[in-house]
Amino acid sequence: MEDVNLNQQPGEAAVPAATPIPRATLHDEVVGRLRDMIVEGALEPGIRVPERDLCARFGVSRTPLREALKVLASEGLIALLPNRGAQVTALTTADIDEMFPVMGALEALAGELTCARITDEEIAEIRALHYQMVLHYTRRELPEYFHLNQKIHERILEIAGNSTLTRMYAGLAGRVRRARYVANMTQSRWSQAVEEHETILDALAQRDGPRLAHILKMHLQNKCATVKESLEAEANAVSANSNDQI
Amino acid sequence: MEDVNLNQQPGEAAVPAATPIPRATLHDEVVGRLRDMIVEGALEPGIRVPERDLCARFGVSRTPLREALKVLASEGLIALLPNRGAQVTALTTADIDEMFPVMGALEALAGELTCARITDEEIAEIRALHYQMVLHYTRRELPEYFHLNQKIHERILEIAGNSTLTRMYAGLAGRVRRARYVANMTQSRWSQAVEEHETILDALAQRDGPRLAHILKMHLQNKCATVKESLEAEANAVSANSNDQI
DNA sequence: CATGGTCATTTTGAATGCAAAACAAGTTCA
DNA sequence: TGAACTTGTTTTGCATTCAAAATGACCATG
Repeated sequence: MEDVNLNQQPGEAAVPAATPIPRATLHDEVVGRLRDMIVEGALEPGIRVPERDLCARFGVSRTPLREALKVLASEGLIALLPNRGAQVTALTTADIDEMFPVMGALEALAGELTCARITDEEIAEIRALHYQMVLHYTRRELPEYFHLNQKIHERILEIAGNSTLTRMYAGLAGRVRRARYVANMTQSRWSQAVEEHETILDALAQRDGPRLAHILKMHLQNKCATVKESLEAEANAVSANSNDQI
Repeated sequence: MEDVNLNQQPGEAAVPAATPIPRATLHDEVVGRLRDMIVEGALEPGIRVPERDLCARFGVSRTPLREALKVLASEGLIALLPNRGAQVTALTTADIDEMFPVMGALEALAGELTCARITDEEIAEIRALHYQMVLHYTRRELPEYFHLNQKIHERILEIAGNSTLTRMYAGLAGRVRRARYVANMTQSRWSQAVEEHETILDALAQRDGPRLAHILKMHLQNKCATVKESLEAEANAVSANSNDQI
């Protein structure tokens, strides 16, 4: 595991503008990096990771690291067992069953708000994203498809213009992304998803808020089923001792 | 301001079971107490409160206090300005306009879920709470009314049986509570709220999920309007320099 | 009188140090 | 053999310490 010294300032100008600007404080930076590591699965759920190890990895002392752990715990990404350190929370199918309906309700609201505010230009923009996504679908390029898919949902949230809504949704989506990272879709699920996206675009273009809300809610329900199927398939394939967790 | 030493353990058994069990760790305890202080308005929004002061108040060192600040910041209750300390976030009418629709969407979902699961006994329980609340309404006992009102909403969330949903709702409700604390209702708003609660109870008893969802969404919209009215009235009454904040 | 600048003080951000709790390995005893 | 106890080590929770940034007072300059 490569060491990454956060308070590096040797090159200074050598840092390309592309790298996400190191946040003002160390603990903020650590929160971001740890969150990424967790989402990307670099840290196994349920396994104890001593603070010292993480400190060494990030090149910071325990103080900012511990602050970061507290924040991530309040977000639900990790669990803090008193006197026993932190561990990444395992995402069970029960958790998925809880989270997707909430995301569905949030996206439904976003759909309604967005229909009331969206401009013609924004509709055109989403249409472009949509057909780009469809292209990736016809080419069976799953990662690219996922990326565009996510971008469309993000854009709808964004246009809704409710930052509280966006923040809450992002919190859930971040946790779920870990599951969706490993998820594989069946062909029928995939084509179903694309069909639903057609109707999403249509409802958006017609600015039919209630219809879009309903479609999104259903769409999230289907996503939930897809993720769970894939999760269970994986669990069965891997072994019997794996306990529906990722 | 009275000092409250958190790591007290002189009496041990002397602590009555009524006091909320001191949490395992100091920082957890501090998070809880600070949150309460903020919600109850003991800390003015926008005013800088040095860490040392808070430490002295709680009788802890800066380490657990700072950890608590980070957590509350991630919840949105306070803002952390780098190198400039923390301050309670002011709740603007714009924030209220953002939060209530989200709470509405969450409660609507809770309503649907609850209708699908609620037992006869639980309906009876909520009915009891409801009529107790109505009693306080007829007696014009606002604080007691508020308490029962809140309890009914909490109970619906709880029966929905989705802990993620409950947690997200609680996060928003906590922030809004600060506003509702100071909010006064007009008579017409109050009677409207009670009427709406009648329909809530009715939809629950009939287990009509979609109807309950719709009612709750509307109910929250009206609550939003009520809070804003009261907030604006207050702002006008107090002075012109107050900037829609509490 | 206002504006800008220097320096002491305060306050924050992060590192280090210390005590208590958990852990692990060996040891005793049934 | 195996369960319970002991002891040394590790790890966590918190306090303290140190350095950098911000604040504020004072002074100089236009």
